[in-house]
Amino acid sequence: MGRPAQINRTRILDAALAIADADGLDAVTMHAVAKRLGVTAMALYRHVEDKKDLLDGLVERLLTSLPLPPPDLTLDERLAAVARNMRATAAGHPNVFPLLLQRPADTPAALAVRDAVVAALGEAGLDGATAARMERLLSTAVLGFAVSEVAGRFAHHDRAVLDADFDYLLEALRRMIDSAGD
Amino acid sequence: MGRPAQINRTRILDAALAIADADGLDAVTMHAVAKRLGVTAMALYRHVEDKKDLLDGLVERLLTSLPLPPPDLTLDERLAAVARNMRATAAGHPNVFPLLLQRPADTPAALAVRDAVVAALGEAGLDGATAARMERLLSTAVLGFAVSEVAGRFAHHDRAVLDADFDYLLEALRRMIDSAGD
DNA sequence: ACCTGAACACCGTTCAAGT
DNA sequence: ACCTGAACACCGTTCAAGT
Repeated sequence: MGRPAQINRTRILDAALAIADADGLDAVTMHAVAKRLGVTAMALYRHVEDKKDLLDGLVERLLTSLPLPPPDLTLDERLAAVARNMRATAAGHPNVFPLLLQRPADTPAALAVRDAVVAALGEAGLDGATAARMERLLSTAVLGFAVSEVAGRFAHHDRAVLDADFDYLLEALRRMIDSAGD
Repeated sequence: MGRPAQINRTRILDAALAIADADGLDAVTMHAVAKRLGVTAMALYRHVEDKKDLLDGLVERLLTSLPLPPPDLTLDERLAAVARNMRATAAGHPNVFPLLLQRPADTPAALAVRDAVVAALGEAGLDGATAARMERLLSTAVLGFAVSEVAGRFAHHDRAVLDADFDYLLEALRRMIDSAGD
C-alpha cells in the first residue's frame, strides 16, 4: 500500500517559485526546495525527473498564470492586453522570467498563449503564415523588452521612461500588424 | 621577483569561450578552464575576480568582436549592418550570446555599440531622448530575436523562414525610426 | 509507494605553503 | 609574483534500505 504522498509536483513548483522570487534562480537547489517542504532532496526525484524538469515546470507555471484576453476585445486591445500581461508577469517573477526566452515555445501553456494571438491575427484577416510570423515577431519583441527590463539591462532608467518605451513599442507593433494585412 | 605569468585574462577568456562554444555554458567551470590552460583552478583567481567576472568577460569579448558599421553608410544601412552583425555573432557563439540580454548595457564595449547607433540616429535628425529610446527598442528587438533563435525558442522552423522573419523585423524597425523623425 | 541515509563525483572558493 | 595542495561547504544524482 504505502503511505500517502507528502509532496507532489505542484507543491514542489510552489516552493521552487517562492525561493526563486525571494532569493534568485541560483538559490533554487534541490536541497533548498526539499528543505522548504520538510523533506530530503532525494524525495523530489519521485515527482520531477531532474533539475531541468523542475525549471521547465517553473516556466510552465508562469505561462499558465498568464491571463488570456477576452475574445470580445478588438485585435489591438487583445494584443496590447497579452503584451501588458507578459510585462506584469515578468515584474512579478523577475528571476524566473528570463528563462522564457530560452526554451522552445512548444509546451502546452506556451502553445495556448501563442494560439490565442495567432487566432486574433487570423480573425483580423491575416493568412496563416503571416499570422504565425507576426506572432513570432510580436512575442520576441515583448519578451525581449520584458526580459531586458527585469534582468537589469535597462538599469539606471526611470520607470516612467520605460513605461513610455513600452507604449512606443506597442504602437510600432500595431503599425507592423496593420501593414501586414495588405 | 617571481616568475613570469603563465596565464593572463586574455588566455583565460579564450579558453572559456572555446569551452562554451564546444560544450555549453554549464561546461565552463573554473576547473575545466584551468585544465585547458594546464594550471589548477586556483591559479585563475589571480586574473579574474570570480566566476561572475569570468562570464562578464565573455560577454565583453562578444561585444568587442562585433564590427561597427563604417560611418559612410546611410542610416538604414548602418542599422541593418549592426543588426546583421548581432545575429551573426549570436550564430557564432550560441551558448554565450543569451547572456547579453541579462547584463546591464553599461560596460565599455556595450557603450561603444550603443553610441554608434545613437550617433547614427542623431545624424538622421532625431533629438537625443528619441534617439536613445529608438536605440533601446532597436537593440531589444534584435537581441530578443537573436537570442530566441540560438536558444531554440524557434526550433522546428526552417532557416529560410527565420531569415524572412528577420528581414521583416528590420523593415518594421526601419518604419519605426522613420516615423519617430516627425 | 514513498521517503531516508549514505555515498559519489563534482562545484566555487579560502588559505597557507611553496618557488 | 605566481602557482599549488589541501580543505570547506556545497551541488545534482545514484542506490540500497527502511516503513
